[in-house]
This record gives sequence, C-alpha cells and structure tokens, in this order.
Amino acid sequence: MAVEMNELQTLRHSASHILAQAVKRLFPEAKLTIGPPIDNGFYYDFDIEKPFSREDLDNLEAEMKKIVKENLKIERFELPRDEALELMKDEPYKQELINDLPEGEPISFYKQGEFTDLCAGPHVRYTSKVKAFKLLSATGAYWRGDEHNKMLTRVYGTAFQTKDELAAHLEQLEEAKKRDHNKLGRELELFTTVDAIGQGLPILLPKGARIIQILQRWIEDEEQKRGWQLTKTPYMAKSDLYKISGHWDHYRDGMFVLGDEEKDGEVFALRPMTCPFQYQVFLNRGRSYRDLPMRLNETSTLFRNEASGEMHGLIRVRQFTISEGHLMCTPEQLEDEFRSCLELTTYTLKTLGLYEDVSYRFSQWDPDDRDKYIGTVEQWDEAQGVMKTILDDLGLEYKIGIGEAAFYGPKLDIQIKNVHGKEDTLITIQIDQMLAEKFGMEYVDRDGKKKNPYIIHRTSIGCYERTLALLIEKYAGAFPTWLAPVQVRLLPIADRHVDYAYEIKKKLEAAGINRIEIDDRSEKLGFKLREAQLEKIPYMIVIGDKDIEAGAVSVRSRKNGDMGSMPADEFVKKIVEEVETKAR
RNA sequence: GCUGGUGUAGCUCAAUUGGUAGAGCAGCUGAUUUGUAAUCAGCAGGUCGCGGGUUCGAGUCCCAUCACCAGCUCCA
Repeated sequence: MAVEMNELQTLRHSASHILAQAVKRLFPEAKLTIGPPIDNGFYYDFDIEKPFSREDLDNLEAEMKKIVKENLKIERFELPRDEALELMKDEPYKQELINDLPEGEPISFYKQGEFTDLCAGPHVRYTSKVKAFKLLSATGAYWRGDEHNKMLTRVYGTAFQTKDELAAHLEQLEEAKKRDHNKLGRELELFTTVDAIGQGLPILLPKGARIIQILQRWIEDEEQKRGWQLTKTPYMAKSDLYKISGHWDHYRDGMFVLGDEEKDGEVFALRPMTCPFQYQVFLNRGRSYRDLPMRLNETSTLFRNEASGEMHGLIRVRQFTISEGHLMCTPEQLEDEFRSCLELTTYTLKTLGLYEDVSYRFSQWDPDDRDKYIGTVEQWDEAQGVMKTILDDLGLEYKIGIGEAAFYGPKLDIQIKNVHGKEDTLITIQIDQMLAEKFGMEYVDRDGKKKNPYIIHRTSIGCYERTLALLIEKYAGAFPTWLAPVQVRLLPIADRHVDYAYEIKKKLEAAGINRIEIDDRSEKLGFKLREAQLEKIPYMIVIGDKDIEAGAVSVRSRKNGDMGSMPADEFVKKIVEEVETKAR
C-alpha cells in the first residue's frame, strides 16, 4: 500500500533512495534500514561500522550527483514473502521489516540501476528528477526509535524541486541560527552557563532576570484577578510524600534525591512537580462543596534530573520556575473551569505574541505500557473521556499523542516549535482524578457524602525559562517595549546636555518607564554596546542644544527609524501607552 | 544515557610537518564635547576547558574527564 505523499515528499523520498544507493556504492558493507521524507527534507538510517564524517557526506553527495546524471529508471515490483526475504538476504533490517508486514499486504520494491530497496513508495520515475539536494548532517539514531536497540547512523538531507528553492531553504537555516535563543540569549547577556555549576543550570544575567521578573509580576497579578490564590510551598520533602503521590515509583529517575536510603533514616528529594505540596493546602482542613472550585497557584521552582544529553539552552534545564496551579472542583464544575484555564493560556499567548505559533495535543496514556502509569483502565477511560468531551465541546483542533500523558492523567499540551523546527510543550493543562484519592482529598457534598474532587493541573505561561527562550527567538531579541530589558537609551551629545538627559530619565521613571540607559561620558557611565545589543533597544533619544531649548527629544525608534523631534511629554505619553497596552 | 562534533583573551577568530601564543572588537587610562545606534591614542589582558601521559620540547599527538553544539531516546 503506497503511503500518501505530495510531490515534494515523493521527490525527497527518492532523494533518500539515491543517498542509499550512493552509500551502497561507497560503503558496500553498510546495512540499509529506513529512509522517509520528513518536514524539511529526508533522512536515511544505515548500520555501519564507523559513522560518516563530513568528508564522507561530501563524497556521498558527489556520488549522488553521478546517480542523478545516470538518469536511472525507478521501477516498482512486488514479490511473495519468501522471494522477498531471499532478495534481501544480506539486509537483516529489511528482513525484519518484511517479517513484520501483515499477511496479505503486498511486498513492494523499488529498483534503480543496480540498487533495489524494500519500499512502499511512491517515487519519481527517473533519478534525474532529483536535481536540487544537499546532505546536512550525520548523527546517531536508534533502530526503530528504541534506545534498547542498536544505534544507527542517520544522514539528514534536504531536496527541492529547484536549485533556487534549495538555496532559499539553506539561507533560511542560516537565518534561523541567528535567532537561536541559545546563541542570541548569550550575546544579549540574558543568560550564561558556567562549567563549575553544571549542565542544565543556567545563570540568568540581570537583563534576562529582569524580563522574567516582568513576566512573573504580570502573570501573578493576572491570575489573582481571575480568582487564583497564591501559595508558597517547600522546595523539598521527605520521601514519604513522594511515596503517596506515586513519584517515588514512577518518577524516581527524574528526581534529585538527597541522602542515602540505606544509611539515613530519612531521605529528602527536591520537588520535580508542585502537585503533592499544593494539595496540602486543600488538606489543611475539612472541605465542603462550598469551597470549590479552589484555585491555587504558585510560582514554583522545580528540579528534574534530566539525562545528561537532554539539556538545551533555556529550553530544557534541570532547575526551572513555572507558574503552576492546581484547581480542585466538582464534576459539574470541571468543564467550565477547564475552559477558563484554557482562556487564561489564550490570553497569555496572545499578549506574548505566541498564539499563532502554537498547536494543541491531546496527550493520552499508552495502554500497552502500564508500568508508566497509575490507575485502572476504567479510570483512564473515564478521565480521557471527560477530557475528550470538553475538548470537542470547545471545538479545539488537536492531534492525539499516545503515550504522552502524565503518569497520573491525560493532558492538553500546547506545543510550540523552536527556530529549528523542534517541537516542545510550552503549556499544559491536565485532568487528574487519581491523586485526590491517593492523598485522601475529599469534600462534603450537598448530599452530605464525602467525595474526591477532580483536579486540574495547569500552567498559565509555562516555565519562565522556556517561555523566555521562545520569546527571544520570536522577536530575534528585539523584545516589545513592555518586555525589553532596556527600553530607552539616552545619548547626550555633549556634557552640557547631560543634566537634561537625567531630567528626561526622571520624567520617564515617574511615568513607570524605568529601564533606561544614559550614555554619560562625563561621569564615565557611557559604554559601548555590541551592535547585536544596540539594535534591539526600542528607542534611542539624542539630546542636544535644540532639544533643550524646545523641551523636546529627538527620537529614533527601532521600528520606525528616525521619528524627528517631539515634545518630551509627548514621547513619555507615547511610550507609556505602548507599555500599558503591551503593544508588539 | 547513546552517536558525532567542538573547546585558544569577555566576544569573534589566527598560530607551518610538535619548537618562545597573535589580531579585531569589548575592557582600562588619557585625549576629544561632537546631531542620530562603532572618535583617537596608549595600556593591560591567556597554567590554550580541567587532569594525566608520550617527548629534549605539547595549543598541536595519546588517554581520561567536564562543558557546549547537532541528532536520537526522554520530557515543561
């Protein structure tokens, strides 16, 4: 059965076969596995003794060009299972794939010149169709995506209909690198890392910390307005707590455990999630249905012992701070409360300018991987059923992620792609009907009976580090004025203009605009900034005799260029409005 | 954790086959007082990621380790 593919995907698929053919010519001992088209190109995985170097890739690319020039016809044929296995007798991975094909499924091959590959197709008809391609990298990848399997060598490449499109794509990859938060964030002095502190533990420098402070104050106030109560709970707890929650059994590898269980009577662990701590607020006294919904929020620092190869800039770290809330409610309240959690995320995403960049994923459990989860099949069916009803009522477009659920319940994950196209979860809203039972959380209902509340786990803005990373990439470091770590830079032309610059600074500060730099050479406060930093500042104000005479400022904006001279008060009014409306 | 790559001054990069570590920008000091986001001069700055080894001699070769990058796996 041929897989659905558009023209470009078909072209890329054929490019991957040409790559495989080139590999077989130059490295005959290489074993073939699979080579599909992907979002921006294609890859092919090979089992080979020594991974390909960049030089190998260049040689392979040259060989591919030859194959294209040879203009080989690409022909499809089918074989019965025994003949298929015989044809692929030197290709163990292909044999495995053949054996996995269900009975009755046709076993198809594609042949081009001396090269034949087991493949469902489709393909272009001649190798000469694949004119514009490039091999990008060689990395490791597990056979069938399973870390217990052998690591293969994966070659990534891309292909386009025309050379111009290819060139444009490669150019775009270069541009993306310039926006990469991990590079730009360091250049702009938002964060840094230090060998002696360790992996996944970034230092937020003053400018980066300031942005996070602005975000945090904004979101805490917003949550309060929407009925969320702030809590502050401990950063660690005895193992007892995690044994109740199930973390000890299901999340142990992800935790930093302090002390030795064998030697010490008590063992502590840093918290990887806020849930079990915040539940204690609910448990503080007996609860009635009148207490519900109870919306608790915390700006919560979490610690997760991620595997060493996982850390990445500010996107994946071992210590992070998240706006994490837990909402206890009755079954009747669940849908409305879920909706309001979603509305809050829509509001934050729209304000930040990320709304149009996200997609939704309904993350469900994997019934075949029971060890990963607590609860019964019935409980999961119920929780996922409730969530599906809510999502469908909301008319939300989502894809389904099997095996992406939390160990205690299904999630609505709000996904976003970074500048390299890699997807991560920015925000999550989860429905949990299991932990309340484990923790003995109950409320007395109207009918006098004790019941377990539903719990919604949710974040409003995600974790500050990751959100900052995506904002850096979204704006290429040129943050909207309300977020910019430097909003205005004042540049007095001569010493006699310095006093006036400080007057302007005072005026701005009185109006709440307080991220200001003055280039004051007489006081030796002036400093040069790298170009990369300068062009990110929203406003530069040049001050000279004419301005002082007129009580004006000469404004140059990042967005609109030279805006000429305007009364100082007018500029203050303008920038205040821009900040208050959080204009982008 | 796995595969591969990288690590020289705050940043960006140099350093023949192993033979005394260089430059620009940033920094400091001084001069300049200027109309639209790099004014001029001088000075200083490095146990070449850290630790071993080979060698008369290591930034260059070998081993180990840490960190960073890409990808896989895993996840907010």
